[in-house]
Amino acid sequence: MSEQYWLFKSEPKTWSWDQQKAKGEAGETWTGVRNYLARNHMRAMKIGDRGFYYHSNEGLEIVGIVEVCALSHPDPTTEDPRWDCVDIRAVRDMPRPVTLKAIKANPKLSDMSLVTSMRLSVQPVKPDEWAEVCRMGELED
DNA sequence: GCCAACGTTGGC
DNA sequence: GCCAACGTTGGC
Repeated sequence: MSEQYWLFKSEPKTWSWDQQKAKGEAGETWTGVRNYLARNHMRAMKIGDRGFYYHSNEGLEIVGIVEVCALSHPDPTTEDPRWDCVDIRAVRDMPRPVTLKAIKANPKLSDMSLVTSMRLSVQPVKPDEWAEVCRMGELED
């Protein structure tokens, strides 16, 4: 399996995990990304790809798992044709949120984008990183 | 609230 | 096409 994993960042003040969960199965369009690398990651996503949901600025922890439920399409919040977005829906809570601090303290995760490319809002996650973070979050997969 | 990092913009 | 200026992000 060459399943790809991702990480989505959001400031809870702007769009929190609770708001995301409230959207249920319908999910939410992940608008507002204005960064080419992040956009390219979204273009590479497939339906059913899973990702971590990370709270930046406040919380600073991975709080849940999401799943891609619509392929990349033009971002409705801008006229600029360069920007695309996907839709994601909440799948489940992280039983025990994994903090940035814990991630930084784990040598196995020292290459994670969250550590090396802190400001990138949509990031790829390697399968072994995914497994490790799930383990830390006490998430049985 | 500060400030460092870094991506984007725009003048040349 | 370069690069300086600027704006934004995000940890602390």
